[in-house]
Amino acid sequence: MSENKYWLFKSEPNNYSFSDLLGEKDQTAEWDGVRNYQARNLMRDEMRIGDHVLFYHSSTKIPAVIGTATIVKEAYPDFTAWDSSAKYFDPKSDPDNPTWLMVDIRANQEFTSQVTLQDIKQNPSFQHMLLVKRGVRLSVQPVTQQEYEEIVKLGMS
DNA sequence: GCCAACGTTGGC
DNA sequence: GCCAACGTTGGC
Repeated sequence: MSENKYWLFKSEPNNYSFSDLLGEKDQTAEWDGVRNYQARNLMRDEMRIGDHVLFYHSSTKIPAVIGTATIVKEAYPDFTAWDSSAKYFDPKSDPDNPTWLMVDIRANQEFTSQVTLQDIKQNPSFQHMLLVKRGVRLSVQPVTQQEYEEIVKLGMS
């Protein structure tokens, strides 16, 4: 039974890093702030408890996958959308019919060696990853089991 | 800081 | 429903 799916989550380490996740209680965090419909639909329709996540640092000197995490709570309303002081406040999200959702993730393992974007681009195994496709900016995106396992192998080598 | 690529908004 | 203008993403 390979029901679990595989994902890549992007985060800007200046904003939220894997270390921040490791520092959380239970090493668990709400993945709030997703304000893109395609990403939301993936969270709502596809992500399930136990799914595997590659944690990727974007918009940083060396963009790289730096660890793994697990989905521990399925999609539920992103209440930060209703907080006018929050960064991703969205006055159009109705509390009775929330526009935006989030999942919770828990840190799994921190890589002993980062798998950089450059590594990924240079490795033919990863040529089909959305991450290296031109113009794909999804902040949460699916990866295949093979891609996931290969990146973990590189990261823990 | 630049800019290509994309998503969203809003006038019509 | 079209599409120009604008904002955002994210690598470089």
